[in-house]
Amino acid sequence: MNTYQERQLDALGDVTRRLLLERLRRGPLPVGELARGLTVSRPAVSQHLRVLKEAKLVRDEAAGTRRYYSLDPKGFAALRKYLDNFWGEALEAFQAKVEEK
Amino acid sequence: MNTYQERQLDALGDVTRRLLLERLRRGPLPVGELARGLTVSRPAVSQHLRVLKEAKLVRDEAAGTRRYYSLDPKGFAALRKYLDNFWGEALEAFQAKVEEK
DNA sequence: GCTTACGGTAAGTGAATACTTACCAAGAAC
DNA sequence: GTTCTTGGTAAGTATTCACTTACCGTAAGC
Repeated sequence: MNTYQERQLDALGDVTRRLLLERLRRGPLPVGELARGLTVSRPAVSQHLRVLKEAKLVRDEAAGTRRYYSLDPKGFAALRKYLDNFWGEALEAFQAKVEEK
Repeated sequence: MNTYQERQLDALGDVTRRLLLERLRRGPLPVGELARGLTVSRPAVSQHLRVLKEAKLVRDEAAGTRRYYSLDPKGFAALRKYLDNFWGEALEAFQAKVEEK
């Protein structure tokens, strides 16, 4: 399998991006709010958001001069499915083997 | 939350490491087998395995001069729980909001 | 119209990290 | 014992990638 789930895992492999996702759990936020109080600059945040967007982990919506970002449920669902598949196929059978010895 | 799940996500953010995990789905393998046919050298594989081990995604077991690596069901379960928590709390409520408008 | 706020993009820099080669230790085979 | 296999580690290099500053476009407020 070589779909965009690979991209999602790459996207999740960065602390700042994970922090952004955490902040978005409460609801949509404009970029300025997202960058507020962070140690990195706003452009850096924009770049992270692009990565997250390409990975379908967030979506964006323009509202005037602001741009609201929010979690993308579809993308997350796809990732979850991917991981569940991984676990389902390999790990349960595996766990069994481990415990039987 | 700032446990080793962070490490796990960092560990998953690399193509080669994901490939190693894929290979381990079929069962335990020694390092040589894991590195076999890969574009990177065997020491590189060893280093990746260390990262995966520190993230509790794999375990190792010595068998003579060989060392067998296998998926770590416990670590994967913890990660799954972490992600399910993330999704459970945020996304379902979120999905609802999205669909209602 | 002018100005201010918001945010994306480009170009360059710096730091993290994946990689190589060389080396060494431990066990198996003889 | 010697030799061969297996694999971890060290040191250095290279590449990726996160970051900054500077700039530009667009929409809102006046």
